[in-house]
Amino acid sequence: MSIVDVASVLKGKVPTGNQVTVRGWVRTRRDSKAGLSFIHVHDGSCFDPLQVVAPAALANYESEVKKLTSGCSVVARGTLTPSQGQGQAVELQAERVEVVGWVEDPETYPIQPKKASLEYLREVAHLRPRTNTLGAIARVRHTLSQAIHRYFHEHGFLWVHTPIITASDAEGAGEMFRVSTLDLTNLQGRPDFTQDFFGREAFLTVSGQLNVETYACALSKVYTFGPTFRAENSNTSRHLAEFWMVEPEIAFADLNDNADLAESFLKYIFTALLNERSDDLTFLVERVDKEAVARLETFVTSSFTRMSYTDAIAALEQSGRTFEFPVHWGMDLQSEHERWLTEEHVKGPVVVMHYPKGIKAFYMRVNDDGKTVAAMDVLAPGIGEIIGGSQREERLDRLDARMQELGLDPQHYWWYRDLRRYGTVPHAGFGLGLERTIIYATGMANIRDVIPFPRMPGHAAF
RNA sequence: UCCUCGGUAGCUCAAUGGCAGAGCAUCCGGCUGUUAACCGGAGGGUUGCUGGUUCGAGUCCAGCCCGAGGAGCCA
Repeated sequence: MSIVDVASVLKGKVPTGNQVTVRGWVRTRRDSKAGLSFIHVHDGSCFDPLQVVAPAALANYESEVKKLTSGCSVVARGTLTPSQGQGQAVELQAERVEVVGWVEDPETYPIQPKKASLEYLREVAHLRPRTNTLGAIARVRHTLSQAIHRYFHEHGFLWVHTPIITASDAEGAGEMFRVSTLDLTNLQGRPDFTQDFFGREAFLTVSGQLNVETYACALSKVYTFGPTFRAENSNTSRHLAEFWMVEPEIAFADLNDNADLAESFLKYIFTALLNERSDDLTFLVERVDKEAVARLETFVTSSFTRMSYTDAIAALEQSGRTFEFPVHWGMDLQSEHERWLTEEHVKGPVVVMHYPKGIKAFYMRVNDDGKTVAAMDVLAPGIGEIIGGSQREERLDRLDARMQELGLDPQHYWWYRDLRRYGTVPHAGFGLGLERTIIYATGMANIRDVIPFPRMPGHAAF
């Protein structure tokens, strides 16, 4: 009597005729007066549930089986047989159905087998993974995460665990959450951070990049993949205060190598998703976004469009469009501009490269023209920036000049500067937002529905 | 943070300033190797909160709370 998961059964890995036990949660129950009930049992191992056929002869049929409602947990034991009905190849002819946990008030059970809004489901985030949509998203998220690690591992990258807590006080990537053990409820005057846990101000990381550069400048090909925190007061369908970011960093590489890596990497993880999660993608195409699979298939078979920022500005100027924010060289691209580029001009993802240095971070390598830096953004239709990256400034004099221009204190970056003093090397990298990648792959509209427990301004319940 | 829209049964949604409703869910009954089954019946409401206008407010007004879309910031 082996315990099996639903995925193994439905994939045909378990021969019919076998005695098996499945464990999971009831989706629906339908009774037949012929003397049996059909119970759809779901265990999360795949999209589809397994149909358990419970005959009236079961000892607890009247007392328990006929009282099962959506959400009850059960252990069903029986014989796997070819299905006598339409709609599924195999089913479990139950010889025993044990109710492990009842739903205490079926009428108010928050997850009912019917259409519920995603907004409502956010209010019951502890139960929403039991739904088709959030279950599918969880499996997609897992598959993409595994593919990310697999890609890097297969390509000789080392996974570096950069710190979550950082004392770098001006990484320039956004507002930071403070980490402190000072007694905030009894503060007298200004806090004395020399008395704080780390003896100085400390924060949650907004990027592992600066740290991971140190390992790239020793181990050549590295990446980080972990949680990232931004205390921005941004309230949109594309922003979270806590999200997961992938940041590869490669030595002896320039911006083109970086863009090549981004393209190869994204194609790999999307191919893996298409190959490994077709059940969930089929559902998402039916219920969330008709274009999701076609978009992924196009993505993995076509080349990225690459254009310089200067050419992008020229295209926008010649578009004949009137934008709310007028287009001129030197400006940062606004959402409306990114939308036009990706959704109308290119009709797909586009890599915009070599931005004006005035709108980019201090560590990006200054180009020979003195006006632009070797930065790149991968823009995707409907989402905007999915990847932001650059070739790093490896020349100490240029780096110092940039920090001075931006009013940064080089002493705060002494270890970052050391990389340029000792065996400096051209290197590059980028950051990919995991949740934005999931949005692109699935067509989900709101980033809060592709992470289990979203954190955003005013919201950290669960 | 700014702009716009919204909040009615467990869920999804109706209701010209005039008796607060439907579908699904739940419970009861019927029917069927059923497929988010189907048919009949029943229960289920502080219309987000507070105040105001009115003979009368789910509906109009003000403030607040919550949600969504867009913008900014970014991944």
